[in-house]
Amino acid sequence: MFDRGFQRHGDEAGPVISAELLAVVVAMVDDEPCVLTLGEPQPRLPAGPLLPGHRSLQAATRLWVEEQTGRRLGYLEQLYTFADLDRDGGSTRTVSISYLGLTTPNAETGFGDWRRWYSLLPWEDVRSEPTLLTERIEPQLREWAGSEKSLAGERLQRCAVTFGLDDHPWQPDLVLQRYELLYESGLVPESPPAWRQPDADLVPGDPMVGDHRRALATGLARLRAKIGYRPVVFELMAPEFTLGQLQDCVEALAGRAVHTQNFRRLIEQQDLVEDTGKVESRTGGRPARLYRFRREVLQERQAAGTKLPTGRSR
Amino acid sequence: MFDRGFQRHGDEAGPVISAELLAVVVAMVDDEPCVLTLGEPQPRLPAGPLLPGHRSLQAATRLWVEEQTGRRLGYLEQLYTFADLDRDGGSTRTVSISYLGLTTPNAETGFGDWRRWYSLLPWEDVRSEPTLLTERIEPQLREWAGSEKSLAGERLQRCAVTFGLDDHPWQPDLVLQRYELLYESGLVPESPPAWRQPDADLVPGDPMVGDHRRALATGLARLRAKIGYRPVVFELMAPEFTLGQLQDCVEALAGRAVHTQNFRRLIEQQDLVEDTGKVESRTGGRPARLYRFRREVLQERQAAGTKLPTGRSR
DNA sequence: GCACTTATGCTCTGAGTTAGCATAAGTGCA
DNA sequence: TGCACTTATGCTAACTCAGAGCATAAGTGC
Repeated sequence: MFDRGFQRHGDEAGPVISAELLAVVVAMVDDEPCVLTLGEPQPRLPAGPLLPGHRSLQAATRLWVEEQTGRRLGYLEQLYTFADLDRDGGSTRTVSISYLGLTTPNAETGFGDWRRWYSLLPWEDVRSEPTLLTERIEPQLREWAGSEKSLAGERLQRCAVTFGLDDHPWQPDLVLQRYELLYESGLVPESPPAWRQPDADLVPGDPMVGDHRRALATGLARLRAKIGYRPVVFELMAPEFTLGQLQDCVEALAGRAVHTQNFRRLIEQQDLVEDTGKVESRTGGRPARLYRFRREVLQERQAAGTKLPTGRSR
Repeated sequence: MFDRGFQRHGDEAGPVISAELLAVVVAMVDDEPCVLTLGEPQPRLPAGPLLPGHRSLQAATRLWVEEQTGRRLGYLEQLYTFADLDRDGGSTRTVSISYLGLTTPNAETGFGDWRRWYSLLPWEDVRSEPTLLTERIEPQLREWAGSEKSLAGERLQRCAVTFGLDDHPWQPDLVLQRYELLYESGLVPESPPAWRQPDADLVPGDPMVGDHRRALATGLARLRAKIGYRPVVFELMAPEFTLGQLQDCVEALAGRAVHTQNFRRLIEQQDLVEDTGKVESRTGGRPARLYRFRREVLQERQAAGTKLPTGRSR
């Protein structure tokens, strides 16, 4: 046991620590979910230290994102707070407080790059045949699981549950668990070299600075879970949209297809949207009605928001 | 706008800040949900600064709770991170990272007080007729809402949604929103004096140090939400229990009654528990079977855990 | 005019919930 | 001993909702 110093509550002035705000900012660009990143070749998330003048953690996050990318955020929610020991060897320690922000990309003024989620976490996209999963990841996970006899059963079950192997269903919101499993099994570049399998064929997907890809996974997980019970998708949509566009957005976020007719029914019966009377005819087929999000629902119900179907066929 | 100093990511050594861990530790004592508190007369939650030697935020929280209360925690999950400007006027700033812990109170060795949730947040208990709500809180909220003509509609709707007035349903997990509404309307002792209504009759419930009651509300909200989709109730139960005890626990947590037969069916059909073969006959009625939580389910399914009924009649 | 695409309406079916009815098996007391 | 009362447990009718499929509408491109 290390020395805890036997400090008690009261002497709140602890040792020197710095707090960093980290933003996972999401928008749909060309019908693909993207994250706002900075830097080449290793992308990183917008981030900055908490300064004495900042009014609140949330305000600080907004300011840093604005300063670094020129974009003003709308929706913003706290994700998670990390404090990794390994980050800096020195005596100061960094606590990272991560946030999830949702916007529309239309502001042409900003800088920073919109990177596609699925170029960063490719295995999360199962809208088409997930050959990446079945052909490259699954065999390697099984090998990793079996490589340690005493843990094999446990590991195998964990892989099966998180990646939907064998008879387990694919669960879209286990994004973080999947990333961590890949990390632990040495299949991503961020994994500690010691954990790497001897003949490992690293899983594709661009790594990010530090543990930013983990923060991204946390954000994606939260977003996928949340679209199921709160009307947050609309934060990513233009003011007016067709139900087809909305469905495309949900499918892109969830990384999975949904049954069109059921999707429409669910959206309509919940009074989440209202008809604008206009139609959009550039659809390539029958023109679609244009709808608008009924912002009032945010006040009307604190919960029981957007229920979204989980089925898979179109 | 204040001076942001135009620091960019990279110079991570921000200004002096201290990080504090705050623990909301819950256990069932005499069939009532309780929180572990310290100090008299104003109770506070166990807390302590993050020190350089701490391995992780979670480990630090465990250590502080152990040191201050002599109790070892089992289940522990992060709740939320706050940074209130008003806390200390000086140049250092405190970031509070709160955790929710679940235990059983059996260890007689510890110190600290188990305080009943509902002595701290009495309006949250609607198992019996909620006269506190209907007779004292509701009228005052309506008055507050009406006191500002231009905001009356909005405020009234907010009150109705969060407290289940008019035709809105009571939503057990809006604990935090209810506390914040009471805070903003000047009905709790913690409210800024300026917000207090001229003839306010403060709502009963023991206040705590600083914003600890807010952290408690956050914990209760999380717990209420989580028992609905993850098997966390069992962390609060003795190793063996009857379904009646389990139901009592759930009802006490949710602050609301559930339909007994449906509850039993739900628990059983999900394979969450296994029969021990023993019976408990001190029930005052027909003896009940003793069950044990099947810990394996924690591995078997990452989600789709304990579904609990939401109905209200017994 | 025809093939193709997307939009939209409607229905069948099965699963899961809510709410009761009914019975079992103890305890406490007249 | 028997009755009132309590808690435990089994079972089912009514209802709600999600999943899946059938069918039609109304555009575009050739």
